[in-house]
Amino acid sequence: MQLTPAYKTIFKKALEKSSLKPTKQREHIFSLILNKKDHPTADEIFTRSRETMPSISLATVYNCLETLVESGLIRQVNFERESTRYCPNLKPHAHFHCKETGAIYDVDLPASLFNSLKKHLPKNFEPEQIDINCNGSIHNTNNHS
Amino acid sequence: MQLTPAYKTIFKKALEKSSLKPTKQREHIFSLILNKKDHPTADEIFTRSRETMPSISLATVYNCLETLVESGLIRQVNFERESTRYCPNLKPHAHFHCKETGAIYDVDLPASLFNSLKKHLPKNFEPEQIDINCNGSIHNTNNHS
DNA sequence: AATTAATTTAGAATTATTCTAATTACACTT
DNA sequence: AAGTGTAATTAGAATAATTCTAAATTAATT
Repeated sequence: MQLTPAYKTIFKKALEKSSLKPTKQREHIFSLILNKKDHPTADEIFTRSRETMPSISLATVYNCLETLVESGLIRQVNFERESTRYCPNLKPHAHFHCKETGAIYDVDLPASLFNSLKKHLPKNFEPEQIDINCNGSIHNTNNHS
Repeated sequence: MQLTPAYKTIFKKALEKSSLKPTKQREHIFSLILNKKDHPTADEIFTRSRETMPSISLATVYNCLETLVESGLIRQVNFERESTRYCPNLKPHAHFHCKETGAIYDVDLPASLFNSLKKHLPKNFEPEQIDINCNGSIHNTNNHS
């Protein structure tokens, strides 16, 4: 639950750009999301945080997640009206939600796909964020029974 | 608030395929969504429904919306954790959410874009539904002041 | 050390949605 | 036409994720 020096710099710079402070709690939550890339919910992050920072509150977790999203360090992922999940992957990618297990997978996509998408928007539409979310199931191709 | 004969047939067929009944309430809500394509929330649909069907309940609105989605007659649209909105446009398209006004716009996209997206998924991923949601603002290009 | 502003905290409040149990509507049989 | 069974509707309670509020803590600055 420690940030590498490289990430620590990224973390501080991103927060300071918006004149926010790199607090213990914010760093703790950021490192937790970075180190276990499984798209946790706020509540899961709360539970995990308390293992090493027992005094943290749920409101703080929500507050920290909001500031991390605002600073561009993590992204929110929403499927239907399920709890919001958080994702440290900042590369262009889509999310695939398995309706059987509920797991969420990152699917890297070429930037060109996002660019061609943008070309279809009316010229006065300025997208700030583009989310591509797939819902479906995952076959087991290993099974030759 | 009446379905055209063509839509009435589509409506009945879609429900009967899942052995669901084409009830007054379901038809009323479907026609309401079809005739005013502005991505209303369940609560907005509830308010509008009561103008011509004062006895309808909010629970029924939620139930009907669920069956209409299940039958493939309408789609759900979710932005962040805002209320779910409903969309009668079944063509391949994206949604653009204006963060200033909150309005949602349909943006038609070529099927080829969805196909190329599918090609990037691992071969054992079977998407059932693909949502493309953009968040941003809309410039006023008319303004030469 | 005192002052200030930002952050964290606990718990209450909110809100969209779902659940529950009772009632109603409708198709099918007698 | 009355009775039966199943699905749909209804009102209101319950749920759950998130936000809000106000007090306490922290950190930086004078």
